[in-house]
Amino acid sequence: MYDRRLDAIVAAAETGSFAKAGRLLHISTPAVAKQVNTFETEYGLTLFIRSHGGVTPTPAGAELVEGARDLIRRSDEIIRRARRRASPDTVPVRLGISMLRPGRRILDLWQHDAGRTAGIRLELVSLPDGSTSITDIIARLGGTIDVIATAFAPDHWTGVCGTLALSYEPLCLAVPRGHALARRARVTLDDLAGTRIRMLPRGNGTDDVARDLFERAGGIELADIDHYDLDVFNECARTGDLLISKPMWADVHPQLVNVAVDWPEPVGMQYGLLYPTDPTPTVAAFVDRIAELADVERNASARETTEAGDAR
Amino acid sequence: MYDRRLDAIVAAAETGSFAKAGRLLHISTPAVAKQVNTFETEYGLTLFIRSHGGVTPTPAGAELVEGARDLIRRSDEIIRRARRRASPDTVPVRLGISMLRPGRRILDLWQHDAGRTAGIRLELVSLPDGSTSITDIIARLGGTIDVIATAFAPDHWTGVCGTLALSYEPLCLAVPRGHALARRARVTLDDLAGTRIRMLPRGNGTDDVARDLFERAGGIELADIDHYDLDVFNECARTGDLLISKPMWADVHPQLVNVAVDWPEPVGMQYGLLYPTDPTPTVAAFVDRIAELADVERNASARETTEAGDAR
DNA sequence: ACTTGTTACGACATTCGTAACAATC
DNA sequence: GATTGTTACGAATGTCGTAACAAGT
Repeated sequence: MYDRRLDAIVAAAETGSFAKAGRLLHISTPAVAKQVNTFETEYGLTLFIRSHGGVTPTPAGAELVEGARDLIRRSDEIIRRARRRASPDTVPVRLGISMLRPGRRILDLWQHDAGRTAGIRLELVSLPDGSTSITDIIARLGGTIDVIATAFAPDHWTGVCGTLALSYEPLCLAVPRGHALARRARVTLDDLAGTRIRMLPRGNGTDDVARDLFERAGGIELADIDHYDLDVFNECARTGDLLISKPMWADVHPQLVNVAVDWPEPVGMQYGLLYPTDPTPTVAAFVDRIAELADVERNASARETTEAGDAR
Repeated sequence: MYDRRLDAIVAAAETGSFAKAGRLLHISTPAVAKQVNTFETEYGLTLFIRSHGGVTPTPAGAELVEGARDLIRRSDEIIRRARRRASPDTVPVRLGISMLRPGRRILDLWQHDAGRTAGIRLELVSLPDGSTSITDIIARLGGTIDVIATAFAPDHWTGVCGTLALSYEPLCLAVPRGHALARRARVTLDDLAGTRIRMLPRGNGTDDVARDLFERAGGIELADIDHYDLDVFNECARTGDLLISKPMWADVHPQLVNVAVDWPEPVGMQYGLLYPTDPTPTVAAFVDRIAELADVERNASARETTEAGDAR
């Protein structure tokens, strides 16, 4: 709905640097500079004062950034309103998925429904991996993407977006096949002495608990990663480092095998859906239906186990 | 500042047809359809119901068009505000010119000033010929273009934008060189019997007076053109038709020569500047300076004629 | 030494227009 | 028959990323 260059301009103003803005938007520095330059010449404005230490907005730039923020908010709001008015059976629910945010579990549930939930059409939208942008995507939920299939820390998104937990994902370790621990079914914290483990820095959810336990255990070298990414998996396969992982990432990289960890206390995340706080009726219906289907499946498997117990 | 496709969407909603919208925006029909289609799939919306008789907005489409109009207004406003805040010597005044809206007169004046008006930098922006879009451009004056050099009917723009008249342009006729009247210095209405004259339909300014006189004279065939355009000049050169013209268009087409008309009453337009009703200080200063320079020149030429009279 | 902004250049994607087609008024 | 929307395809345009550079912190 709005000029894409505004994203670059706002990011540059917020970070005070074209390079940092580029990293934020996952584009190169020259791309950011070009976008700002073309915008400036097109409207005859000078938005930033450049120096080799970074960029600072001019008065005009600051004014425009303020307006741009408002414009971006309004753009998303307009789409949401239009979407809400559309007849429900013509509007698809767009589920954002990626290698690291797989929708398989949800798609399985939905397929079991076999179209019994009439009038909801599901569309898959590919999501960029690299968690720096996930916050942006969630902030604009309802624009290009309606719901996201992902693992999440339950309390991390309260107030930001709605969450629907479908299954529990205990944290485990992705171990390169060559590693000694790769053949183990499960490991204790003591087994990990002398290894190098890559994980997110503090403040990104439930990984902090794991970090505490690692640090207390001693003998473990921790290496920060700024976000989960396929490159992180590649790096671990190359260097032999271990990586904090989840069961749903078991088949992401053929060179890495998941090994369970005997945590002294439960350490894990939820897998499920993230959806807007004010969802479209259609989206709300979809989320509700998924919740129902998950319940049905849970009950079925529970009944199965009790029946098995009776038979024994 | 906003997604260009919104122009196509709004135009389609207003005209009820992709084809008409294309003509309005001076792009082809498939281009309009593509823009709307990509927008629809990108946001998962159906904005228009297509039929071979035209297109009608869906409820969602109507809602979005309403929001889009607001967004477009705001975009222009944001640019204007940012421009106003910029330090005056960094912001150029962008003068819109084209073959049919030449800036020569203004540029001459400005050059005579020889940079004595400090801190105003003049930039030339090419303007599309074809007057259907001129209204849009004027509506967005202050966005990409600050001032326009053009001929205009004085009362036609009151309330829409500011006007500065620099010279009077009596209407004349552009006659193909092969035509019998081409060798005449001036013609009367009676001379025009049997000719075909192209002109704008009613409601486009002072041409209506000329039309009245032609119709009253009789024996003159009138052919409507929907806007002035280089193609119109080419057409007249090809078909031998006459064309209502102005002295400033004398050299537009080598095949057409301007011949003055003995109008029973004055028929003409003003040449000068169109500028926003709420101009930037820089733009206001520019317009004022141009007015001053024109006055100086007028006085100089007046003094010259009186001196010549004294000498006699 | 590291980071920043700029330029040049090649690869890629997008967008446009023309033409030909099908369906409707 | 005139107008409308759609599709296909070639061309022009725009955008991005890599690399190499220059300059400041």
